[in-house]
Amino acid sequence: MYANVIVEISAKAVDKYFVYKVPDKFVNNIKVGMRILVEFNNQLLEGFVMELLDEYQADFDIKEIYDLVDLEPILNKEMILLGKFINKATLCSLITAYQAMLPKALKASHDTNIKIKMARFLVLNKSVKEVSDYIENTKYIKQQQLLEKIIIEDKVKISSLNSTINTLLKHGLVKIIEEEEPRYQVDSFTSKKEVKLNSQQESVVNEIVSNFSKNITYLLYGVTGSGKTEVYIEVIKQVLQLGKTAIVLVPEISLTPQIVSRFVSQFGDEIAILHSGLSDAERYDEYRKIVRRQVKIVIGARSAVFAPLHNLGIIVIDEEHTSSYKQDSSPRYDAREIAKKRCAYHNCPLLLGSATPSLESFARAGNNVYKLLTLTKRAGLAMLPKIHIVDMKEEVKKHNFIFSDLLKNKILEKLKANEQVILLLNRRGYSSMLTCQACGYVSKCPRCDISLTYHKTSNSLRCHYCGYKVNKINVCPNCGSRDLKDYGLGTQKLEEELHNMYPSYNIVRMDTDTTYKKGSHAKITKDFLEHKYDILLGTQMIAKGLDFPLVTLVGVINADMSLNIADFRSSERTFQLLSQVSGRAGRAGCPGEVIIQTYNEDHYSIKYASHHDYIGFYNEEMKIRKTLKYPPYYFLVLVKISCKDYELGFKHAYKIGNYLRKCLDKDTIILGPTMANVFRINNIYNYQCIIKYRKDDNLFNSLKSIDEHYKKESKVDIIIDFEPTKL
DNA sequence: AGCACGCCGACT
DNA sequence: GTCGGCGTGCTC
Repeated sequence: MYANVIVEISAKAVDKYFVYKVPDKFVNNIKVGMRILVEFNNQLLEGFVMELLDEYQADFDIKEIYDLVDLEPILNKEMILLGKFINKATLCSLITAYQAMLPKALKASHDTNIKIKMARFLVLNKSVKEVSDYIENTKYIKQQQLLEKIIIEDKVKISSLNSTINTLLKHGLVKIIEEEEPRYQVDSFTSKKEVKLNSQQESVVNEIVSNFSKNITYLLYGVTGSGKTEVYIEVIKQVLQLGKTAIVLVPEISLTPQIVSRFVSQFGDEIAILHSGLSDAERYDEYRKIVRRQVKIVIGARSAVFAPLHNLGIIVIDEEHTSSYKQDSSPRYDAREIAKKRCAYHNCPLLLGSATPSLESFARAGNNVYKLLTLTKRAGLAMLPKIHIVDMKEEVKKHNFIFSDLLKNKILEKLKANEQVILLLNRRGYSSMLTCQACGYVSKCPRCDISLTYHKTSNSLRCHYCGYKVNKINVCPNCGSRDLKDYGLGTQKLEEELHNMYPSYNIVRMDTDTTYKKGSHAKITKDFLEHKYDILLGTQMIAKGLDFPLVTLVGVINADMSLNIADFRSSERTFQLLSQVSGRAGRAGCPGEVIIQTYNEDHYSIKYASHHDYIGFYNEEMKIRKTLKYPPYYFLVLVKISCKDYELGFKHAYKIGNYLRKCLDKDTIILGPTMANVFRINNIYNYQCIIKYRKDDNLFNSLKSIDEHYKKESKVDIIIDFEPTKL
């Protein structure tokens, strides 16, 4: 018997099957999807068994499989198929596809060793009657207590032996068993509350439930606060009643205890949770709950879409428009597309939900590719917040650079009323660089074409692309001036400013600097919820999925930052962000207010966001996308060419551009090659071609042959990204 | 990826 | 003379 094997190395050159002989001792146990250990080019490596063959003729020496790593396959049939699909659809190597589907502990990798945590438990070794008799007759209280505890709880965890336990063991009354113990416990601090659905929610639920055995993709468009989560919960309840299982995807950032606990309080320990805050070992434990079929629901970020649940009944993707559902490193898959594939496999519905659907999805709903479901009523008595737009051009004339008069006054008003305030600093595409006031010198990364970012906490200048770091300079290397300023507005600076303005109030900051430690995001959220702070100040991460009942004012300091990025999605992102923060104000009875400070008060994405008008925004943005030939009217492919050598990269970029022009249809648009946005990163030069197409039968094969060709070309690297999130 | 093989510089 | 630098090629 022989086996086709892929090895753990994710290099283009070894992205193929290698044949190994299966020694007789393994013939009965080896299965497709198992990890095995093989000798490969003088190394011991792990790999996956992809196929088993009875015979194989070779003109080279075939080595034997060294050992089996697993007792059971860790890739099931569906996963094997899914991996092949990802490999084909994203042009990644097969091994990369499979590794992406597994937790670290189960990836084929010879140097990870994450063990299952075992704990020892005492259980009864004799009948309850016999043990009860013993309890009656013994005079030792400790023994009585322990035995009673075991009778009630079935098993009692022990850490070490003591005389009490030893005596009971000697009498044969109890025995020790070893059992797997999960390392991660979700605290379900909220109690299960019965949700009463309004008529809209009910009809949405009914629509989905009556089509449980059809592979339909739904788009649930529901304004903020209209109760999408209740719909998810109700639908999943019904899925479980049919004996089926469910996956819920949420953006990583909103995987906070608040959201999770809503599900936990409803479904208890039938849930596994997969988020980035877990250690590899904890994640492995959660994963094993799924494999052992101990849980029926999986909640997690992007990669949870691969959770190997059996008999899947639905996949829910919350905040469907979130760009992080697309992975921006290999394999460049989109969780929404994977979900579609899995739902088709299981013949079940896919439910996409958002208050601000991506244009792609809403357009598909308009073409009846997706089925549109709508929620228009805000649940409870919550009112839509009143939105003020402040023209900062006018404020600057009054020397208000950060806070407008209106914002200052409103903050004070709310603080005095003992209410809470959220301030959002829109930092997308923003960097605070060090600039010389005398000569205009800007500190640049020596390895990349980008300016260095000033980090106050470490008093250093850092490059976000290659990681280069130097201590802050105090003298301009160009002209010797000491007048260096860090331009722009950082959250730290804003925090200082706020402390000066409102010294008697508590202010907390939430950004990547204050939340890099595990659990700190959750802690800040919790503290703010408990009103330990009056003002929460932060970046986009505060905008998602949090309910703070006491917040009555949301201020957006610089709404236009994200408009200034050269990306065709920047208007869409700005609209989504503003809509989302607006939803944070005034949810539970108290009417909220939102102040948006901007230099582009006439911009349509700000205008429509302030009127809570998604449809208006959608129609306007669609017109632009149509004229400029962008999605959803056209599909996109980004081909990146990178090379250490400037000239060689240039040559190959042109070669690729010409090849594409030669192979692709007349109607397909090929832009470039051009220099990438950041041309030089870590001393590597980056070129790119952008392909826009509607339908092109030659596209896929042409890209595939480019990919194949450059597997052999070691000096030039190419990346092919279908539907890139940023250009 | 990472190991072997190979071909050139500066050292006990 | 040889130790070691890293460029190239191959891996069942």
